[in-house]
Amino acid sequence: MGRHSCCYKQKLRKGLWSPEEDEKLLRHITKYGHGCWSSVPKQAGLQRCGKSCRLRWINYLRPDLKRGTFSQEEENLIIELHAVLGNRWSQIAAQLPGRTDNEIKNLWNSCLKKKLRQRGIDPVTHKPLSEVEHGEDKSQPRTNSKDMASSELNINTNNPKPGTSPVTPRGYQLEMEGSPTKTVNSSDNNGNTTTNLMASTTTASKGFFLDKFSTNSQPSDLVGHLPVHQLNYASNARLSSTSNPTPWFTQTTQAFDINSEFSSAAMSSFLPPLTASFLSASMGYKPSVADSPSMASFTVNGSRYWETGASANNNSNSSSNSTELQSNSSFYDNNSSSWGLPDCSTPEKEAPLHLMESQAEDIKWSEYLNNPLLMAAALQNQTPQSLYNMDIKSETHFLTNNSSNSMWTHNQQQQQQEPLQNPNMCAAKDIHRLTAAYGHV
DNA sequence: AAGCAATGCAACCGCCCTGTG
DNA sequence: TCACAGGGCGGTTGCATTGCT
Repeated sequence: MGRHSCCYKQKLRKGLWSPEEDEKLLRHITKYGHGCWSSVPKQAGLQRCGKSCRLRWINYLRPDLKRGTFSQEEENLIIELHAVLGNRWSQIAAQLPGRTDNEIKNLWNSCLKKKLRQRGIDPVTHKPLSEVEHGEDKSQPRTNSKDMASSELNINTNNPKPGTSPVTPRGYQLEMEGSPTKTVNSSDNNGNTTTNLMASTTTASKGFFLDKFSTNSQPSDLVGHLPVHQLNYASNARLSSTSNPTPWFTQTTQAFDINSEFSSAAMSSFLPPLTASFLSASMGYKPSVADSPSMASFTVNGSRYWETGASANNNSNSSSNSTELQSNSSFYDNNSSSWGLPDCSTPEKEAPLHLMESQAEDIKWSEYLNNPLLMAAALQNQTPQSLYNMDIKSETHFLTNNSSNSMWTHNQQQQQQEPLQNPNMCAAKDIHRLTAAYGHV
């Protein structure tokens, strides 16, 4: 346990990646996929450990990354998800397509925590600071990430009776197979009523909840209050790779460019149900009158949150369909699971051509400047100016203008079988699915 | 302009989980 | 069943940049 064997090897480079290294890694993964990461450095000619390559790919080189600052909607979503999930950054990142857990983690630590404190909200408990300062929350130090996550999940700390389960997030009522449950309503100091899950054992319910919240459970697992599937419409790679292995290029869903399709416009079109209003409806948030008439607010355990814009009420596409919900879930699970080969022994397998095409768009513009090879590749498709624009303009651009280059198709065969539809339509379709799914709540 | 502090972010570290032999 | 290796995650670190004095 602990450090990987590769990390003990000497002569491995550490620190910042050079453009040359980036290019090597990019070329290799584009051509062969990553396969097993430990073999990537060797095959790619890099003096790095596999973990370092993986990290570099996931956090920087991966083509479906969204660049730029976080939108207000994204920030709100992160705050809301953090209230539910705690520091489980990967799961939070799964709800923000194109964003990495590292990015979100950094944003949280550097920015969002301060913002919450400025609003008088404790970023750890998401309760009012005054309540936390005078309350008992300080007596529960967080020891590690697991405990942290679980303590975060224990949203309503006013009822932490020994032997009872952690409170379900936002008072969800869960039903556990083989573990009788009942719900207990309780009120916090602000009169907000939450529904607590009473389970036979603490550990069982905790584990149960964590599992339910992080895996692809069937709709019937939940008694209609916790839209796990919806929260997990993007994948948790770890879970996907284990509980639902995703073969390389075997996804059956349509191509979907996260970077472009989950643009700010797209986000605003389908995320609202997941933000305050969505959570309010499905997760027990209690809307309250905002101090500012231009802002919608919601209350979590007495903490008031604000969201900007009028995005909260646009959930008109509520043609519910539970089967759509399932397919939707698997769609996202599959979609972002892996860009590599499952088997590192077959590096000869060629990656789809459009991987090469699209990769150029997602590389930082500065890298083009620094890298003649990338520049040359990019120029085959786009002018530098257009590339630059794509990087800095509102990503809504992709929704309307980009029909080929931004596609990162996982399933080439699928494309051939299902000819492609306009990828924008694919995105619209899936966004519609999501909207419908949320509307179902 | 120089020095310092604050901030942001990329990368590393250490641990846990899972699959495999 | 156990040990091991690899993948993944969250926490932390360190460097580069930015802002202020």
